[in-house]
Amino acid sequence: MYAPSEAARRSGFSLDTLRYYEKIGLLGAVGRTSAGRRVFTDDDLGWLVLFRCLRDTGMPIAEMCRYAELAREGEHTAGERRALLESHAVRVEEQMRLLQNQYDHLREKIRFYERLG
Amino acid sequence: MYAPSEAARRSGFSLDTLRYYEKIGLLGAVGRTSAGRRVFTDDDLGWLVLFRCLRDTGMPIAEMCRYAELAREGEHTAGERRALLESHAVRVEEQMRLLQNQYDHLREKIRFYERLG
DNA sequence: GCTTGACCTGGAGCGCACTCCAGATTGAAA
DNA sequence: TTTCAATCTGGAGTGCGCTCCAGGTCAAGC
Repeated sequence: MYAPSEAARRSGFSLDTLRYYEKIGLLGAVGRTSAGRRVFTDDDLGWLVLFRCLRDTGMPIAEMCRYAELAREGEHTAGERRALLESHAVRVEEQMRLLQNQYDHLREKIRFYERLG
Repeated sequence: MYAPSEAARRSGFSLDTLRYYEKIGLLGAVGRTSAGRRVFTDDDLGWLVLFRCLRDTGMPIAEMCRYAELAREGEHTAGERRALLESHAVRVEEQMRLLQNQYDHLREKIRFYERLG
């Protein structure tokens, strides 16, 4: 059980982002205290860690929503979820190759300045 | 000498983006035909290739503008330009590490689905 | 009892990087 | 000569992913 600030700290998302993710239905209904304050479970945290991973690798929010929705639909969507992650992973691989390539060009450019003096 | 569409094709930027880059002063004044159509030189193309590299590695446009401005100021800004690229390269390295890490997590998650059947 | 700080809601606003549009012009092909 | 694709300008609009705000509630420490 984590207070909002703790969930934010552990997930790396801001409080506003956590509220936003709940509002758009990315995070399922988060528990509340009797006073209406959010209480995040370990399960919620698990989702947040996954979202952190997917966001950091460039998945759009709409696609994360799709994934979360599938998961809520039950076990029978496991194949589809796996396919979704798999095709994302392929895109990430391309992204890594591009990044490495352009990084190399950047280093080349820097060497040009180094040779200048 | 390249027509706009050719410059777009070679740089990977859209026509609108090329116009936009000129408008905000990222690209210095691009030449025109007597009828007012843009003519891109090899030098322009060189800049576009650099911008492609910097954008692909996540540099914000404002920073590219800064770099371009320095270059226009002359030789004496070479040190500052180099420092700018160098600190960008460091950020890119961090970005690559993060991406690799999260990619590994993603692969782990996919393996979970694979074990499921 | 009072203050303080964390949290609540609904909704508006923002920064970035384009992207699209209207209305006009041009130049090469049929 | 007509037509049509490429291009021009200025300016408005878009999509994404948050981020901020006002006005209010609540719990704990002094």
